[in-house]
Amino acid sequence: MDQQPHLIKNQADTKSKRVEQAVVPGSEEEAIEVEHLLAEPKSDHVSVDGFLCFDKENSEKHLKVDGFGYDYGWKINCGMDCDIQGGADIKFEALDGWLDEVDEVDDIQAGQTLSGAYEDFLLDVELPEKFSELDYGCCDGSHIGNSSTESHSPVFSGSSNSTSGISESPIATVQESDCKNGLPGKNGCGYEATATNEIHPTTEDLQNLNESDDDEKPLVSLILSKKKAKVSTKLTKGGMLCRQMRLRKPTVRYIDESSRLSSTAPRSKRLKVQHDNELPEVLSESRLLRGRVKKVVPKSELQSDDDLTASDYEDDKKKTKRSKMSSDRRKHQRMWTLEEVVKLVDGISQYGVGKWTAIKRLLFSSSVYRTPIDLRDKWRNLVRSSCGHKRNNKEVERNLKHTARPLPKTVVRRVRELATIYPYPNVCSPKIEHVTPTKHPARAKVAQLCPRGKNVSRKNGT
DNA sequence: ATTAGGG
DNA sequence: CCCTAAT
Repeated sequence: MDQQPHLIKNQADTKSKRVEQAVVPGSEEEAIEVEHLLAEPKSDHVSVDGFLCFDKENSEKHLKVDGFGYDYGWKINCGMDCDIQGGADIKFEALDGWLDEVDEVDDIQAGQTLSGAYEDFLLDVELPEKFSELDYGCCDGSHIGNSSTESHSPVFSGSSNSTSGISESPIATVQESDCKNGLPGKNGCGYEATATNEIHPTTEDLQNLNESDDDEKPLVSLILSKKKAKVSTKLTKGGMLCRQMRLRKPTVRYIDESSRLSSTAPRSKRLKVQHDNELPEVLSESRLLRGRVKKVVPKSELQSDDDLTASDYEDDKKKTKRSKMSSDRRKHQRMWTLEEVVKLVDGISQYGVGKWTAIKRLLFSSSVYRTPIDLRDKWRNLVRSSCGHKRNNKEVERNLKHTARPLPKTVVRRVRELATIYPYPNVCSPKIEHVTPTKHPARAKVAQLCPRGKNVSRKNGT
């Protein structure tokens, strides 16, 4: 089989999928960034951004989808990054292609939406609170998706035909039969990959997929079809998952948002329409979704606040003190873990300062509450602190120590370096030793990744 | 929609 | 962390 990565792009004409980028066969982990699984306008697909990661070594598949926590059998990923728009069933045809080929197709579970489904089965997963950071290592930094476009599609106008409005069925059943039997993709689509092989569908493949699907969509193995979806629980080595179906029980954030939105005028294009039901609205931008509700938070809507909060805060856990968060500002103070910081620094070193969204999407897509601006803020603070005190202010350190992160020197060093390279305006630049304004080794490296650096020559007062 | 800047 | 202005 050929070993070339296939880049699948914008198969918009194909019905319902649009895969922006596929990545490298041959690497230990293959990851495929599925930029946009476009929703079929007529149908009930949802537009999703996410990553499909396939760890060949461990035969683990991760589907990291912003806004959803999907479990494809091996690990559950709660990349609740919230980019859901509209919502409904999920139909990962494109993904199926890949996933199917890899052994245990049978075990692949239908994913569940965090936001809850809509008409038929309202699948709602309450994420375990233990979701610290299930390692998305395979995704992180392994590859870079040029996700410059964000053409989220407004999905799901509720025109689905089979809308029975089974809004009460707690559990949906996945049509496993489909995945097994009706897998045309296996041969017909030319997928030849196995668990250990590279999987690189071509555009043609996708199209084939499409067409097959067009009629009877046999190859859609894990469609959260509105009809039935069986959801079984499968544990994986790495990820424990506890899935609990509930009837449409959005997380706090969701609730917040929905309530807010419901009460106030829809401020955006989303909120398409859900259905006659209440349909928890899902916002797309993390900012919004993060539930940074400006002012009013109708508490009345907050049902099981506890549960939701718990799951919502996922790895937050103890770090967040919600007791005091009733304060006007800073509703959620979320401590930055060292890992996060490292990741951030890493990302910055890769993409450069200012590419916050990129970094967020690529490295923090699983951290719900880290918005691009948060990253920026954090960076700013990092730079400040890094340049401010090096190691002299023991007092300060001590002070912070018992309550905060020590922040290893290595990290600080990196921060300083980066800060030198990318002087953050308005922040005291760390001792700029002899920084060569034009060419800098590290900078050059970044340059290719991040062609335009507006950050540096920003304040060019002539 | 993103980012910078300021609070 | 939040908000706003600028782009």
